[in-house]
Amino acid sequence: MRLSQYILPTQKEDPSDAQVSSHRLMIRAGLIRKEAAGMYAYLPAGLRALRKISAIVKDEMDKAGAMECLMPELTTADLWKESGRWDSMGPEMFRIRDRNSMEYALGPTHEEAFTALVRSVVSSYKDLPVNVYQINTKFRDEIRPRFGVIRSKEFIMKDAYSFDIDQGGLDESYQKMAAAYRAIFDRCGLETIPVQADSGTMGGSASEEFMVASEVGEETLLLCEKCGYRANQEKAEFKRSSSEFGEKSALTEVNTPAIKTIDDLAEFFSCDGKLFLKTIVFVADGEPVVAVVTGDRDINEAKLKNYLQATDIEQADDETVVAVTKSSVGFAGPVRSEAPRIIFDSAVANIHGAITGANKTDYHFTGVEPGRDFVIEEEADLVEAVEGDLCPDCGEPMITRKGIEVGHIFKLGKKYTESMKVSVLDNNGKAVVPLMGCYGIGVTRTLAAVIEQHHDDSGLTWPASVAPFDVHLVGIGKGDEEKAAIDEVYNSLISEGLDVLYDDRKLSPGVKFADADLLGVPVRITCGKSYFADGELEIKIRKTGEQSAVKPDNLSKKIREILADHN
RNA sequence: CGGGGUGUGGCGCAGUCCGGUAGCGCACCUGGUUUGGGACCAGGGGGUCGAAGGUUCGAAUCCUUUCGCCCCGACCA
Repeated sequence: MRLSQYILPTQKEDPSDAQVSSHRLMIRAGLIRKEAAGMYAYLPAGLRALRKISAIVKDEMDKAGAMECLMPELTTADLWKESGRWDSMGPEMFRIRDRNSMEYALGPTHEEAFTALVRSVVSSYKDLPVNVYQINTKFRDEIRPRFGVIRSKEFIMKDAYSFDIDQGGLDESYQKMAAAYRAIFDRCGLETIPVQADSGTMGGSASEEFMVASEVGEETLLLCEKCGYRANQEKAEFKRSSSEFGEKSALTEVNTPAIKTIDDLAEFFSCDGKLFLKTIVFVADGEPVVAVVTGDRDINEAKLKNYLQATDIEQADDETVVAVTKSSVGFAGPVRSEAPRIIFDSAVANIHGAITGANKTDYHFTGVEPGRDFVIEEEADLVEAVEGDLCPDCGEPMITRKGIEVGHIFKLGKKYTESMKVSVLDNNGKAVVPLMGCYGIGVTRTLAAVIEQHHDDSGLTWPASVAPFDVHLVGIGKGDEEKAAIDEVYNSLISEGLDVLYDDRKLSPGVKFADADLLGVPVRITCGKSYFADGELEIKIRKTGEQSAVKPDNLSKKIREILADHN
């Protein structure tokens, strides 16, 4: 491509509304433009990089035996009603009506659509296993789109769905995808950390997330450097201490006017937050539930939700809190509680002389004793693991990292095949419900993640595998003759089958170099005075800054070597 | 949705408190001189200040309403 005829609107200054580096650089390098919050247009260079990623994804999926399809973006309400998700998906799903008032959703994910497709084409165990996928746009009415293309209302996802006759088959399909994902991210030049994850609203059993370590990651990961345990904070378990703490004493009611938060209470009683019993009211599937944890910990709602096997959980509003605790917000506690159901974190049983709300406005109890002052009927792991907590496998202290989730694989089991009545005949002629797995990669997000991992102060430093071009040819020539000579170099590179971006603009060299650095194509060839004097081209590796002189004869060979090295 | 911030040529910003009819840098156009790390000179085009309403002789500036966008929290690839 000749840059003089290409749309590559580079910007010298950072856009004011972009915070994270990938977003800033994608705008500055002219890869994307923002249309509205969470909606981006891909310009030619950005689309090239995106297509490179899609091609890698497709290649590895195909190699793993998956079959590419293309599903409609518009999905009928009936489809979602079959699985029950028309109601459970909530406002995240974009819903629209046609002129006849028929209801549709813009596909936020395609379990239902693919399940229905497979249902219509398989009838025997001989037809299984199948793994079908697409690379297509997803629509999600995100609560808060942010970080550019990392979290947007519309994004491109590769979603695959496997169907197997039995658990062994599902395990195999799942392992194939796990291996394919490792290969995909590796080829994209991404270092990912696979972690155990909560399976969330997708349902199902095993689940693994592929995270890209990044400061701007929205996920917190707990990692054990000793044994390799890795989990998303939502899922992360940790070795609970069985040692008891605090000192037994008599139950006493203390006036604590308007002192509600753990911090304020710790100051008021001048003691450790750990000695408090934090009591929070939730509403799970419409029913109020009270959770009690020690004051030094945060409740992990995902764990609570899983324990309750609830489909929806949220903190109760003030009215509900008042109704449940018979006091104003901030004075809830397990002692003499009238709450219908109380779940205790497993650390609560070890506490002595705890302090907790008295279910009476402006009063707390001290000297609270589990067993004596309240009964623990339901106990579970309810709290969030934090840095320094002990690894559940080996007991070493764990560390935390921030990560961007680029891929997620699940074993769904029969969740959809059962609700949508898929059945095939097994080798005994008996109808069985196939087991399903689902496997997603955020393609546009992967692009942003690649940039998060590959940039420096001057701009992008693409891995060759996803770079929009192989070579950035900077021409610095004066008269027509020199320009014609540079054109020749350009043509010869193209004839070698290389993707070349040729900067033929009438601009000063500094501008061209700065743009080349910003766009970050792996190899830069400068054709200027040394070429006209000695017939030598300058070749520079963007990532390392390494520079050398080459004769035109060896040029394409040299370029291919560099590209192979910088994947 | 709650909290915080912001909206002025394509981009980045000043002006707003103390109303007087819009400015700077970059980009763009023309001519000329330049050409290996964001050149220089001269000339030039482009905005009614997010939107609506109000106060006033007069509003980017004051008041009211409203919308967009960004950041922090609950959702997710």
